[in-house]
Amino acid sequence: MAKRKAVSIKDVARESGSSLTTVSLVLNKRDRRISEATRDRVLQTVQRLGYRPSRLAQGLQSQRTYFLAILVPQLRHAFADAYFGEIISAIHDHARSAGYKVLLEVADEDFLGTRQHLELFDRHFVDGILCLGVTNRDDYLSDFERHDTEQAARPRPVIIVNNYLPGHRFNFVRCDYHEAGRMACEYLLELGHRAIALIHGAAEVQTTHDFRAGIEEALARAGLKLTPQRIEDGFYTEEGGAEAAAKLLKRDRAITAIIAGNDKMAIGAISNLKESGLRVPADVSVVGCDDMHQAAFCDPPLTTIHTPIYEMGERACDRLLDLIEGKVASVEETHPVTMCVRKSASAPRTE
Amino acid sequence: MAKRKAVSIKDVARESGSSLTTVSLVLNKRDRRISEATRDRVLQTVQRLGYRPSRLAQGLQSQRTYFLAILVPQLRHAFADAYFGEIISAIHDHARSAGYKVLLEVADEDFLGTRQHLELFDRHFVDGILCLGVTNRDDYLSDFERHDTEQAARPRPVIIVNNYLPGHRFNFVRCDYHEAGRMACEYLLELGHRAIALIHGAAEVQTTHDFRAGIEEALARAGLKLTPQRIEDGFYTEEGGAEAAAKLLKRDRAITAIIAGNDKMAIGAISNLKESGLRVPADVSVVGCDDMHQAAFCDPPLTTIHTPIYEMGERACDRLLDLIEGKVASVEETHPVTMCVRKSASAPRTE
DNA sequence: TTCTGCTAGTAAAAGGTTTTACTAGCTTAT
DNA sequence: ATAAGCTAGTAAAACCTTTTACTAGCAGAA
Repeated sequence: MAKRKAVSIKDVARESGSSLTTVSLVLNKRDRRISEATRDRVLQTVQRLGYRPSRLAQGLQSQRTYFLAILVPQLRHAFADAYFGEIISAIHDHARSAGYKVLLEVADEDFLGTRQHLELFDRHFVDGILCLGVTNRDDYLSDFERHDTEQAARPRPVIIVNNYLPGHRFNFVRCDYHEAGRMACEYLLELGHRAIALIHGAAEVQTTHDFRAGIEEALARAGLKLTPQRIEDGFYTEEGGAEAAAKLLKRDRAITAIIAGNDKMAIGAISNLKESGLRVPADVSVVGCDDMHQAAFCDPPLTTIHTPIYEMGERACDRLLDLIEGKVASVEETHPVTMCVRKSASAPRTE
Repeated sequence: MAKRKAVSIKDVARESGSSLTTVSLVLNKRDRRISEATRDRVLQTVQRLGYRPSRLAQGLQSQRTYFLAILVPQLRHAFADAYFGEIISAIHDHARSAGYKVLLEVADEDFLGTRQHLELFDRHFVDGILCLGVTNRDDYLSDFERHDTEQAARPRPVIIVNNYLPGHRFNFVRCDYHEAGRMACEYLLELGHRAIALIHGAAEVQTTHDFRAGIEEALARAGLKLTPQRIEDGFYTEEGGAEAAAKLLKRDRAITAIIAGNDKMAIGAISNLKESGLRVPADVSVVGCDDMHQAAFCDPPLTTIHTPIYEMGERACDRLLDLIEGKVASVEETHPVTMCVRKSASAPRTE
C-alpha cells in the first residue's frame, strides 16, 4: 500500500558501490575517466533498479527545459482546425526528433491578460515559442520584438509561423501569399475570366493583404481592377465564405469567378452557390488557397494554391531551435507556393 | 551583452531584508504567521524585481508537474483531424482552468518502442495521461491497467477518452456507440428503408463493434439482418468511405441507405455516390456519426448522430484530475448520444 | 629521492523552491 | 518568580541532478 519513492541517482550510487558523481558521469557518456569495470557495474545497477533521471532536476541544473510552446489563436475550439492541425503536427514531429516536447497554449484574453506568454519563459516552462495565426492586433508580440542594440536580459526565442508583421523586427517563417494571389488570378485570367471577385480572410491578418495585392497585380497587368463591390470578407470560415459568396453574386451577377483566401471559405462559397442553383464551375469558377486535405474531397474537387503548410511548421521549428541554441540571431524566411489544378475552375460561361 | 541571470527567491530575500523562508511563506499564502509590514515589504520587492518562481524547482520539491499529456494515435498528420482536434481543444480548455499545462504526444512506433509512455511518468514529465483513438492493438496500455489487489509503486493516472477495451481494467470516459448505431438504424427504418448497409471504421477499435451491434439490434427487431455483403471497412477516412460506398453498391444495387461509422466516411461515401451519378438522398440515404462541424456544410448537409465529443474531452480531463489527486480510484463512464437530422437521409426511392 | 603527470574516482557546490523544526522575545497564568 | 504559550521569524533539510575542483595512488622522469 505504501507509495514507494521513485529511485534516484543516489540509490544507484549506493547499490553499485560508487559515488553519485560516477553514476552521473557514466550516464552522460563523459565516462572516458571511468574504468570499464565500474561503468558496467553502474549500468547494470541502473538497469536493475530501473533508474530514470528526473527531468525536473536536470532542467533545474541545466536551466533548459527542452519544451517548446505552440501558441494558437482563440478560435471556435482552436485545435479542431485543419490548417492549424497540420502545422501543429509538423512542429510536433520535428520537435520530437530533436529531443523536445511540445506544449499547447491558446492565446486568449485570459492567457494574455495574465501575461502567460512571458511566464512561459520566466517560470521556466519552455525554451521557445512558436506563434500560429498571428494578427496585427496581437500586441503581446511586441514583448518578443528583437532589439539588436542590446541583448535582452534572458533571450526569449520566438518565431511567427506562416505569417509576419511588416514594420516590426519579428522572427518569421512563411510562404509567399502575394505570389499565391497572383498565381490564382493569372490562372483564372488564362481561362478567360474577366469578372473576378475575392473573398478574403480576416483583415487583421497580414497575409490577407499580400494575397489581395497579388491578385490586384495580376489584374492590373490584364488592364483590370478589383472594385470594392467585388470584395467581401469571409473571416476564414465556411460560414463566412458562404455568406460572402451570396453577397457578391447578389450585388453583381456578372461575376464568373471567385478567389477565396483559404479553402474553407472556398468550400463555404461553393456550398452557397450550389444552394442558389448555380453550377460550379460551369456558372461560377472557384479557386481556394492552402490545399488542405479536404480540398480533394469536396464536390467539385477544389482547384487551389498549394501552400506548403507542413513544411512551414517543420522549418519554423527547426529555425526556432537554432535561435535557442544561439546559432542564429534572427530568422526571416519566405517560401514559394504552387498551383494545384482540380475541377472547381473552368472557362467562364458564355452568355 | 552579458546574459543576466533570472531573479530567484534568494534575491527577493536579500533585497527585502528577510529570510528566504519568509518570502516563500508570503507567496504561498501560508502567511498567517507573518506580520503585515513584512508581507508588504516582501510583496513590493517581488513586484520590483519581477520575481517569478521557477516551476522546475517547484516541481522538484512538490514531486508534481502540473502537466498532462495527450496521447494521440499515429495518423496522417495526426493533429489535422477534426475529431481529435475537438477533444484536444476540450482537454486543453479544462486543464488550463484547473492550472495544468498540456503536452502533445503521438503514440507511434518510435514513441512506444522507447517506452516513452512510461518515461512520461517516471522522468517526471507529467502527472497524468489522456489516451485518444485507442485500439485493441495498443498493447502499451496494459502498462496502465489497474491492479486493485496491490497499489502500484507510484500510481500512473491514465484515462482512455471516448473508447474502452472490454475485459480490461482501464479507466475510461466514452459515449454510447451501441446506442448511436441503434438510433441511426431505427431512424432509417422509420423512413421506410429495408436495404441498409454499413461502412464501419477500423475493426481494431472497440466502438466500431458497439456501433455495429447497435445497428444489428435495430435490424433484428425489424426482422432484418446485416449480411456480410452489406458491410465494408472505411478505415475512418474520406477515401475509405468513398471506396467502401463504391464496393457496396457494385455488389448490391438494391441498397437504399448507408450508415457510416463517422462523418468523414459518410462524406467520402456521398462524394463517391454523386460521382457515380446517384443522388443523395433521393437514390441513396446516408447517415454519419459524430456530428463534426463540417457535417453541416457538405452537400447535402449530413444527417448524423451527435456524439458529445467536446464534453467527453472535458469530462475525461476532469476525472483524470480526480485520479491524480487521489479523489477516486477508478473511472468508467458512458454518456448518451442524440440524433441530428439534416438532409442526407429521406424515404427510400420507389422502384 | 623527489617532482610531474596521469588514472580513476569522489566531495561539494550549485541550481530554486517548500517545509520542518527550531528560536528569540514577549505575554499570560499560577 | 517561573513555567507555559504565543508571535514572528529563520536555519537547514529535502527534492535530484550536473559539474567543478579536488585527491589518492601510482608510473615515469630527472
